[in-house]
Amino acid sequence: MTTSQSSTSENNTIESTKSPLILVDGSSYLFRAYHVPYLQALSTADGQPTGAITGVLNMLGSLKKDYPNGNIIVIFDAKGKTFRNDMYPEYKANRPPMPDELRSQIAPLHEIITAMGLPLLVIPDVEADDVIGTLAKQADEQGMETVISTGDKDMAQLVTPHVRLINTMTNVEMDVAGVSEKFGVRPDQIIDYLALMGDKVDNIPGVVKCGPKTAVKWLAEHGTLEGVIANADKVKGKIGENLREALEQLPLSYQLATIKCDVELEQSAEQLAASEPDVEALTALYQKFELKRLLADLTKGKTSANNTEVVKAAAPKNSASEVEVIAAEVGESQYDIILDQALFEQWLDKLNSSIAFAFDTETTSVDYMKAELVGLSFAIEAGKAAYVPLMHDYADAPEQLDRDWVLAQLKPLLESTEIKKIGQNLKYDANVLSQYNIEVKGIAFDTMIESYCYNSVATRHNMDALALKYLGYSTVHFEDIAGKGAKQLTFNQIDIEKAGHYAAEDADITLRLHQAIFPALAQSEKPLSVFNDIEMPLLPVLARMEQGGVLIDSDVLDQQSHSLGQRLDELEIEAHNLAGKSFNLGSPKQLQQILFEELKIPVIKKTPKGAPSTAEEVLQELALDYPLPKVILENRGLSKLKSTYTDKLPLMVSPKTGRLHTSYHQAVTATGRLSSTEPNLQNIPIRSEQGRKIRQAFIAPKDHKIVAIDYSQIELRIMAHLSNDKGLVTAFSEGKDIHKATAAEIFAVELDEVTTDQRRSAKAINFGLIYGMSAFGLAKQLNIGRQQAQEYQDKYFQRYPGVLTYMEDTRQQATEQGYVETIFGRRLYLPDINAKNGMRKKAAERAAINAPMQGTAADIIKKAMLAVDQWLLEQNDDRVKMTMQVHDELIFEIHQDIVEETTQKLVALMNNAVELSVPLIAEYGIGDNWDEAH
DNA sequence: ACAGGAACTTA
DNA sequence: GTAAGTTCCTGTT
Repeated sequence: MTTSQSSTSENNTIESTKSPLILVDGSSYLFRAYHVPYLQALSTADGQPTGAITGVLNMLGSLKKDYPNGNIIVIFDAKGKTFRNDMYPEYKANRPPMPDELRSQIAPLHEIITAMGLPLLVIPDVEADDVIGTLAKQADEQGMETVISTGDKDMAQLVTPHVRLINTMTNVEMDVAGVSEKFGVRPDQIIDYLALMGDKVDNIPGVVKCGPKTAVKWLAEHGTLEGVIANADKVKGKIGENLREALEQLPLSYQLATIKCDVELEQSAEQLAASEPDVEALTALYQKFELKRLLADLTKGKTSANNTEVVKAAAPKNSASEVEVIAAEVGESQYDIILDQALFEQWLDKLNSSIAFAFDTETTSVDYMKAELVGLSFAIEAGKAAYVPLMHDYADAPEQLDRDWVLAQLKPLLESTEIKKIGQNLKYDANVLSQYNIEVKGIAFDTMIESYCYNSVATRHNMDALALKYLGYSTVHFEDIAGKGAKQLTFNQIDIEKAGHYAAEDADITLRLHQAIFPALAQSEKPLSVFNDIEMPLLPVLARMEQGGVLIDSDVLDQQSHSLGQRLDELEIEAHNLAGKSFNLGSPKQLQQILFEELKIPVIKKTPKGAPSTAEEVLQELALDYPLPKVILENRGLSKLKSTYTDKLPLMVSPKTGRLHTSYHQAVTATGRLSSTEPNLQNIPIRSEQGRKIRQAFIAPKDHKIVAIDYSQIELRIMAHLSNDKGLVTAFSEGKDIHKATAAEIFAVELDEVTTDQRRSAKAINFGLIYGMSAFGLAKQLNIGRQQAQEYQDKYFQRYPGVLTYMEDTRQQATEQGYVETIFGRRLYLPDINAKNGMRKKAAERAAINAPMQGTAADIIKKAMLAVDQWLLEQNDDRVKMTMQVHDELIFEIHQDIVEETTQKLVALMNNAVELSVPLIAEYGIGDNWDEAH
């Protein structure tokens, strides 16, 4: 995407006095523009995609604006093979074919560029890089200033004192010093650097395991590739072997990475001057491709495609033309730091008369229970934001507005349901403000969740990552202003000027992200409804659960820690005796040494890195024949319990509330599940006897009970619904024990003749099904032969043919459209589904099978939580509280006086959360603690 | 002080 | 065979 100069970016001097030669890497532009998410949806009424065209023209427009006197030449790759393929047939062999949506935009783009009067070069048998290199070299020899606009790092080899690169995305120029800074090598070493590393994408071989760090190190030592090759025998270790193995093909890699600078061109750079645009042809083309804004610019007499319109703060509408506007760049910005009442009131008026605004809180801690408010920032339109510092208290900090007065002024605004709030991870801000007695309402757009619903796996969803991906903008990082490590400052200690810029930028960028992501999300009906109807409404529900916390009995845990400690001491002594020496039981490395080298126990399995594994399953097997593994196993299990749970949980109780407050993360998992951290309440032990005891410390308050309600077999029920397999649907409809029913089918026995062992096998098969099983995996799980496992699997599909069809359909859908979806339309993209690497492809296929089930289950319990929360709000009875969610289970605290009827009501709400073609069954338990309730 | 791997916990 | 998070150790900053 184009970016005009941001007031925040540094050393970005643009030469406008001379007439530099501007070489545009059209193919790199095209590729980038095609992958900009919010451009992908653009098309004409009859379905011709135009997003890449729009993107490239925007970038060109921006370039023209930045270099008004520049002599622009646009270069594209020609179709077909190049001389590099002759040199090396596998060159770029891994590239997937160009998608039709992209291919169909090339010819129109060429036409438009030509009509604009820009020289366009498409030279067969070489790549655009080579043409650019040739022109740049010619210009350089004549001392002409040249700027190459590209996103391709390989071009760094072309940089000289007269030739600079400009990054298509960030608009940052890179000169000789810039290359050295960015890559750690000089421009004349770039080819050596690239050859050593190789290039996965282009299929250029390099030295195995040699990445940027190693390449830079070697080149710093030996100067050139030749130098490195000459000294290859001196390099030690595995990487030295890798280097020596690569010696023969390194010259080829070098050749492939070298941009050819002597392509025969018919015209020189000077001869390729721009001509006047052919307005008539341009008008026709813009009309044909429905490029409305460009058309409007044309009639207004503008010739460029500059995109400097200010985007309104209102929720963007869902239309193609609006989306085009949303492709706005991060441009000029103006940030206010509010220290006086008059300016504050001015902003307050504007906020009060807005229909939506972005805001962000700055605090002393990422832990919402400990955080103290330090300031607030706001943005109503892109580029204009304000920071209200409240509690900066470093020496000679300026006087700030009174916190309580400011919050009193803001309270009605923040609690208004009419004025919509935009934010990044608003649950955090809501939790913090709730400590100041402000209950934020009108929470409509959380950019983190927008990005997550749009594509859960394309990026992480923190603001820095989103700004980079969706705005091509690199934000000020917290560490840049606060430092890191032990010396990190808290926000109140940071200089107000610096803090103000950072904070205001946060609000500004959040607003711009919303303007970029939401329209893209709104292009697809179902993901939008997941956002609007599930995720955003859930946000305040989770906030309430987090703030409510859960009660634990620290004394019980302390006692358990003590007895676990004693047992661990015994085990340690026993282990040392068995080993004949003292060692650290927690160190897999020391354990390997003792087990496999000193005691000469046979190696069963290796870790991915090649070391002999001491994993649980291995020790389990060894424990049959040797005493030490058994001791280690018990030690490991118990020390995990002690360090993670019984020692740690009491320390995490909030002094303010006396309860444990987790964080639920709404934008982490690929499939739509929640995750929980600090502490993770979703992996509290249950399977082992010892582990269960930890649940006894999760207690109800006085006169209350713990009620746990969980969905029974929810994923298999979803499978029944999705596949509509007759046998599976019938089994559930008749309320059968599903594992038993499966066993009866597979082993061809009557239902009441199924043995425990058969049921166990059937259960493993059912689980395998949910996980996209292979016969191999099943064999391992059941400890049977592969053949046998394959027979079970065949039998299963024979008995439940609908399931087989469903799985085949899902794989196909994933392959064709690149994503799978839940019943409610939550999408999971599978970038590896067409991977060349068979392992990755297979893994993606399993994920594709599993995601609709796991994801639908997540959707269902989220809907149940919404229904429960709404009912709780209606009851307005503080004797009932929803405290935890563990994927298919909700946990409540309920006063003993109303526990029975309330539980029945909650079970009903969960059962009726959604309508499936099989019954949805929630089962409950009631007790004084979580163990009893489960 | 931090990053990565191995191991262990859950649904 | 799916999806997560935490702790400890180890080797590198």
